[in-house]
Order: sequence, then structure tokens, then C-alpha cells
Amino acid sequence: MKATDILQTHDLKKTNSRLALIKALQESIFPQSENEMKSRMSDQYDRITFYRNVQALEDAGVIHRIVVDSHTVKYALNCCETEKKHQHLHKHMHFNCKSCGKTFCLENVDVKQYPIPAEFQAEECEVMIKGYCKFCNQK
Amino acid sequence: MKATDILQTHDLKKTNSRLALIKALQESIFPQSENEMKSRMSDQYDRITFYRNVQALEDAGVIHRIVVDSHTVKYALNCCETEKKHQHLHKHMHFNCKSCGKTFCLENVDVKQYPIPAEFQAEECEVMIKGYCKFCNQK
DNA sequence: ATTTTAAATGCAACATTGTTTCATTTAAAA
DNA sequence: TTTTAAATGAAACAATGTTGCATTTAAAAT
Repeated sequence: MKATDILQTHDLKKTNSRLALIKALQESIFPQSENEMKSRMSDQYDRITFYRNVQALEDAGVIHRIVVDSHTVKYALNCCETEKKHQHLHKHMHFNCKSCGKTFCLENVDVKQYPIPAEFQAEECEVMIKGYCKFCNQK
Repeated sequence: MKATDILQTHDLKKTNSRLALIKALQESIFPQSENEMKSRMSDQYDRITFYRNVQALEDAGVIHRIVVDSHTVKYALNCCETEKKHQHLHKHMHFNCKSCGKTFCLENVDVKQYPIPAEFQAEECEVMIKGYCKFCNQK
């Protein structure tokens, strides 16, 4: 789906910054950090606008944030970004490679329900698996 | 177990900063942020020393770090901090309350194995559940 | 096509979190 | 008591993220 259509679908203004941000994400099959996106956005990158736009796009359901560790946040397009209001936004887990640092969305592995004590009211479950990816895997 | 004995068991030098850090954690049943510990450590707190000591204590297996979100790290004593070399350091999941912000170690809920594609070599699995805690739970 | 307007942008300035270098201090061994 | 390697703390820096405010712009209204 074209960046401009994604914005339209979600009732977001089509600005150059937002188009560049979405295109940066579309150019990579892996979730990307701000720095990686910055390179791809070249002169369309402004740090403050970037932070405001990732927030706006996340709120609108276009992208999701992945907290890899306390100093690393990555961003990825949502799989079903075509649908304006997806009732049950598909939640998946992530994998991060300790060697190359790449992050992967494991779209096909469902997050499990955990039998936590009844006094806790769970709303979200974030699962991050760390290890070695298919490129770095040491048999 | 007394703070001084914990350090001795792990072959760590007994310094005032480390004793204060461990005592700060022992004073709370919840994992704590740097700021919360800073208050409890009063004049024994120095930011640079703090960062070095949480690193050293984590490496030694005395405490663990919990990344609640990209701006919040909390620290907690390991349950079995008495054992010097626990072969299988008990890994548990965490719960974070969206209302009061408290973090809980869910010691009795085991982290599940996920059927991720074979080309990924998993080493760790971090699970963070977010919702409302027993104090904030809205029936 | 032009005007209007609310939203988006970008600058300055600031806040928080974390790290590195290096001289000084200190716990613990000799 | 002396020695020494580790730990500390000051200064300086780096990365990440936020807020206020004047300016620009997308898109709706005229």
C-alpha cells in the first residue's frame, strides 16, 4: 500500500515528513531504529517532528514501537495497516539477535495467555525473545 | 540475608555504596527505579557509582534489571541471592500497572516456551504483562 | 482559484538517562 | 602497617526524548 494511501485511510494529513517516515519503514523488511530511519529519510528528517509523528502514527495504528532494551526502540509498520479500524490489532512477539542486533516480528507465533493471579487484570502482554537469528545462528 | 553477607557470598567488595544499594532494594517489596532507590540511599547515592554498581551486581547475579518501557528501568533482588552460583537462575515474568506504575515479579508463573521458527536460536525470553494491579484493579 | 484555519513543523532550550576518563580513596590481602 | 587492585566521584560528554512558541502548510470553505 502506498504511503499516501495509508495516511488517507487513517485520516492523517499527508505531510512530507510522514510520507518519508512511512517510506523509510517500507524500504526495510526489519523493524528499524530512529537512526536507521534517519539515514533513509535524509533531509526529510527532523528529530522533533520524527518523535511527534511516530507517536501520531502509533496512535492511529499505522506503526508499532518495539522496545528492544532500555536504549533501543525500533519501529515497524503494522501488518494490516490497510484496515482503518482493526478491532483486534494482531499482537505478535519479537525476536532480537544478540549478534547482529536485527529485530524480527514473529507474526506467526501467537502470544500465550498466562495464568497470572486473579487479582491482576492483564491488558497487554509483550514478549521479546533474544538469541541468534537465522543469519547469525551458530549450529 | 544481610547485605554484607550477600556481597561476601558473591566475592564483591563491601563498600558503603553497594551496601546502601542492596539495603534500598531490601526495603521495598516492589522492584524500584533509580529515583526511588536514590531517595532511600540518601547521601550514599552517587549517580555514576550507582550505574557501575547495578552493573556489577547484575553480573554477579545479585539483582536483575527490569525494562518496564524505554524510559523506565527497575531493579530487584534475585530471589535466590543466597546461592552463589545458581545454575538455572530462576527466570520469571513481570507485571506493570498502568495506573500506579508499580512493577511486580510474578515468581510463580513460568515463562512458556514458544514454537518459533527453527532457524532462530532462542536464549532468553522476556515477558512483560501490563494492566491493572491488585491495588488498582477496577472490577 | 483564493481565502481560511487548524494541524503540523522546526527552532531553541531543556530534561533525563547513561558513559568515559582520570585522579583519589578504600577494602582487603600481604 | 604497608601494599595494591578495585571502587569511587568529579568533570565532561553523548544519546534520547520533551515543551513552548512562532511559522508553515494541507485541506476545507468560500
